[in-house]
Amino acid sequence: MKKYDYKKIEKKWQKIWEQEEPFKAEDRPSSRLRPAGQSKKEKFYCLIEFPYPSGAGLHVGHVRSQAALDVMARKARMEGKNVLYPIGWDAFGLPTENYAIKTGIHPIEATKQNVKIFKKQIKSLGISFDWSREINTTEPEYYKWTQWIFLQLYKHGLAYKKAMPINWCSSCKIGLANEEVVNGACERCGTKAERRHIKQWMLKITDEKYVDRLIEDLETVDYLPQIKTQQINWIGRSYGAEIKFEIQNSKLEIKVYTTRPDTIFGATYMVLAPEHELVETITTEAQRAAVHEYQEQARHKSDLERTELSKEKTGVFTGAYVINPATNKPIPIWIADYVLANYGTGAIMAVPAHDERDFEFAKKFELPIKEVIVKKFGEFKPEGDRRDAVAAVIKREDKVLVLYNKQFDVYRLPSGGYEKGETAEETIAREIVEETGYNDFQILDYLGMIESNNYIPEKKVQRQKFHKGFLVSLNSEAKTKTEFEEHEDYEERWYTEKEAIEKLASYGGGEEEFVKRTFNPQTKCFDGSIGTVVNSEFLDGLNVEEAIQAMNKWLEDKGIGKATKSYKLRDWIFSRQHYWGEPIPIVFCAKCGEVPVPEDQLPVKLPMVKKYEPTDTGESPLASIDSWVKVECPKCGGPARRETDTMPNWAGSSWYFMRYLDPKNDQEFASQEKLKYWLPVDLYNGGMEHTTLHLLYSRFWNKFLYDIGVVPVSEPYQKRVSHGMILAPDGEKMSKSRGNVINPDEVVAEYGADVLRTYEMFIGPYDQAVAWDTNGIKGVKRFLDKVWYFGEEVTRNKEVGAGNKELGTRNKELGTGELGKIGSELQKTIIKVTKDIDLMHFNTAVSTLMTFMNEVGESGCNKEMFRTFLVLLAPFAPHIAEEINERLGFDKRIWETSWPKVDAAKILVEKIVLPVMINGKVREKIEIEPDLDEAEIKKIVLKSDKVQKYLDGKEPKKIIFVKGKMLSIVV
RNA sequence: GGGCGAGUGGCGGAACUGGUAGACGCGCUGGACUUAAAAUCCAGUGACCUUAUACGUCGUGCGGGUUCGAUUCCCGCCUUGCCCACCA
Repeated sequence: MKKYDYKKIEKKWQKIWEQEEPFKAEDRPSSRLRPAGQSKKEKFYCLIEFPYPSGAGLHVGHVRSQAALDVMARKARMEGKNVLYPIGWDAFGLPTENYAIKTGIHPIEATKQNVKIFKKQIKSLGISFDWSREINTTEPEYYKWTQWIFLQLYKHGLAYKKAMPINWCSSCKIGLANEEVVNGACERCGTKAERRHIKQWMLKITDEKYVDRLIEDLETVDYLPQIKTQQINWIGRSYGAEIKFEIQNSKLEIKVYTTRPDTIFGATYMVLAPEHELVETITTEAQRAAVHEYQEQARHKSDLERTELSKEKTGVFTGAYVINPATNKPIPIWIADYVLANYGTGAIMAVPAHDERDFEFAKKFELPIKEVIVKKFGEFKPEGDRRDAVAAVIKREDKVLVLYNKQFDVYRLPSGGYEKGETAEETIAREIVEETGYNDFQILDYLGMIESNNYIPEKKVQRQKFHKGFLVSLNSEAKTKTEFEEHEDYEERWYTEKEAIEKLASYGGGEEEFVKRTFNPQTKCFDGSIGTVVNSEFLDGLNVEEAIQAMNKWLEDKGIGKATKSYKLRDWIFSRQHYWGEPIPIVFCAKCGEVPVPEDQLPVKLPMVKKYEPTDTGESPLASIDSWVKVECPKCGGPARRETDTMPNWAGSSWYFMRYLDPKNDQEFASQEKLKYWLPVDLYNGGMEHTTLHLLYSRFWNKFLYDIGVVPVSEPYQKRVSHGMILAPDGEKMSKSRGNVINPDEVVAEYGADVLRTYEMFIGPYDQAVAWDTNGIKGVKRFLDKVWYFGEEVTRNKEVGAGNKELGTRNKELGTGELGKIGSELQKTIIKVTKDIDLMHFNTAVSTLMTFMNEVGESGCNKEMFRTFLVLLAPFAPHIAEEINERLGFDKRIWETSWPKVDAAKILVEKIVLPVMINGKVREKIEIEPDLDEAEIKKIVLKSDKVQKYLDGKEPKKIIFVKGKMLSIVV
């Protein structure tokens, strides 16, 4: 018997695929391929994120997603779809530029080499890409259109230049991208990153025309739910109001953004971000030095430090005041770095009574705290030492367990008598107030169950009915049940409920601690409808919801504010001071200002340079090439200079999926006809880490192109899925420095591409992170060896199943034919594999194929059936499947074969083993004919000795029969 | 602190809509073949009880609930992963 020589076989088929190009997508399916009278082929555009051709070569993670979509693509083709599965190179980027700086090899050259390596590696895997559509973002024919799209954005006012704070390394003299800042320091030299303001190109992704649609249109697409929520959270829309505050003794005003305009009467001071533009103007002479010092400190803090030091609030008084428009009273203006310059308006009205951060700040700087929201029942005034207070009350039937504890926490149960429209929480609160007059407490937690053995040491009554209850804290120290339980020294005592309530009622109070106690950092009184407005004139008595409405109306009527929205999403910084990126097609003319390069002069090609290091000024290396920078102004012909910034690598990847449709077109980025046929992408796979950047950016570009009428769909990707990471065998991320990288080339060399592909599909759930298992791959190798082995047998004997012990076929009598047991198993395998691939449950699809092979080992099978199996296997292991198919003597290639259809008639209806449950436990398994009806089955079951034994002469109370599943008897 | 997930044998993981938990693979144990090893093939493999079988008991992070029946549904808790994080 010939050994399975995967090296030879895989090379052979890869060559055939290269020559015959069976995976080429048809732009318009030819009528030749269409059976007469049938509609044209359905298109299926499946896409992986095109790789960045790094020097490190292909990663096993690349293989996972490429192989997965290859399975989808190959199956879809066999189902008669016109499949587009393209590949290209996202080749602009920093690593290549750094490599060029180090070695002097031109990025174009380095990219070429890397692409060559990647291509060879990918081809060795036998992925069914349509190589005729290969693209590369660094080729002028490609980036011409990236620049063209930029110009359209510019013309529509969505690209603008603005001074932005960037991370700056004073040693390398270069602006750092966020990804180049590691722990607040420059990735290369370790110097602490500083903030610097540099004029940058920005794309207006937050434009009102787009930002809401980026949220709302998610409803029209089929993305994994986590992807949708992550995008929504990233955009971070909130509804609030913008309110103008007039500066005392001045005509200037400061706008603040708040989500809680209803708390304006509680705004006792204002805080500006240190970078706020009005700080300089309003600061009084007396405060100027202190303010400057604070600003200077803030400037040198990296984002990281600013958040790290967040425990302790810092800030400085400016000496100025604004008038609170609601109270007409002056309130001081402070600056503090807990207010961010680039969110909202960079200024807040501080309401210390109801915002944790404001509260902290007010405490530290002794600013007034004015409460404007109270909880309906809360006005407790505690006094004295309450160390011996009741900690918990647990009700069981008519008894109440009272726990004593230092912390004054209480378990409280509703005693019934809900009032109309009341929540359970409100009922508890009302009851406590009514019954005890004890009204400073907070309900920490709703408890489904409050009684358990933990609280009943005697364990006298274990299986009681349990009550629902609430954890009520009479003191804010314990905020959760766990904290409560962890308190030492609580005593337990049993009381009647009445006694317990009396006990509670015996604690009095004073007024002093009022504000501190009513402020609840946990709920902040900010969660909607919890409180009632007080101390707020015309808002008094309203609940939060109503107060917001009323306040918004009042603001608008008075003309001092309006309801508005705010977003966490910021505009997209689109400039990079690097060489290896698309030049931004703008020139600066002394006379005409910013002038876009005329479209017919595109592409603006990257000039050849010798040095790639950034310049001392922080400009792109392009700035030092006079011959390239100096141009004539396209408008007036006068002297002008080119923009020397380049685009980030998100640019080329924002639209590449369209270029695949028409990669050679030099008139348009893609023809309308082709765009209309192929878009949207039906299935798009990519890493979760791209959810908030690449995926959002490209949706934005697509929407823009849709709006200007050059793209036919408003959402580019119909379905988005994500693969989990492949971790090293040690469970850590694979990295060069750890030395735990698995190289796909080595796996291919040792086991073959089919084994690698199938193993990666089998390794675990596709969307989950899994660790590479060097042993696990052996199992897949054994499986494919077995397939080969049986394939050889079938070739020789036409049928496996001669009772050959060596082959493992023993049960000849089971029948090797289509209508026998194995035929039935094959049908079940078709059903399961088809469904699993559709759901991208590749691991269970492979296990089903394995099970079938085991079954063939038991029962044997004939040639036709073996071929059907090969078709099911082919998406995973295409080379071996084609080879065996050819050896079996079939003329048709597997890729020319239709995906198998299920023939339900061939599924054997076997005897069913019916489990019989008695009192919830499986006690007997009875073999029955499948077509028996319920009454007959019951009769048979009750006759069984075992069942009789369990019945023990008693009559069954109840018999539940679930057809085809089980029979359950209750005695 | 916020958002989204996840917890099942020695390990990776299966399990439809609540219906025999542990498919498939790894590993391990025993056997066959071999001078031997590797490879391959056969058998076994959740824990406990038992000489063994049978009977039985326990078992899907923990504590409860609903149900004839819960990995699945409900309540609470714990642990853990990822992303975001002073967002007013």
